[in-house]
Amino acid sequence: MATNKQAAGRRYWLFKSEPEAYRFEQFERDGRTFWHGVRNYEARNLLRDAIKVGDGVLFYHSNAKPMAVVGVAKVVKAGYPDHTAFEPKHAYYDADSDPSDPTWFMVDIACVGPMRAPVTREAMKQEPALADMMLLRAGSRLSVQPVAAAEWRAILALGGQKESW
DNA sequence: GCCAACGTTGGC
DNA sequence: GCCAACGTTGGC
Repeated sequence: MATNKQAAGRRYWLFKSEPEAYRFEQFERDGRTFWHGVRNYEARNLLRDAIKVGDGVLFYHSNAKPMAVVGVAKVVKAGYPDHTAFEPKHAYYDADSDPSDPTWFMVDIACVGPMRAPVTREAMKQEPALADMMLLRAGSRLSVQPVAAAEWRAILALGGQKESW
């Protein structure tokens, strides 16, 4: 059904960040960032293969008080090698990642804006439309994960945001 | 601070 | 290639 005026194929994602490592307020000041340091193969595959320019990103604070989706971003550069893996002094250095055949990838995202009200994990657990959301499943640790279109809409609604930007 | 889930490592 | 040990994530 082509009733949605949004570009076909646009997808949605959720990126986790611990506020102590990189919080949304800093991202707002930066305006744009490269989402580096992901060292998990499943997440890597998404960054390298699936996440495209124009996709929507929910910015989630994990290990935080409160845990919440705090803002929205959009993808402005699709997957390319994570150069921090090549820098020996970098915390995310990986000696096994060969620059001619990189192991790790990243994307660039630009800040769209904060949620009018953060959408807390508690609130998400109360929302029937999010009952199957990956984030809320026990043991779910993936730091870059897909979000269904209906989940995206539900979360933006909870956050007092319009669907478009 | 605890600990379940789960990914990774390394001995065999 | 199996799998036990280990380390990390991240909610509680």
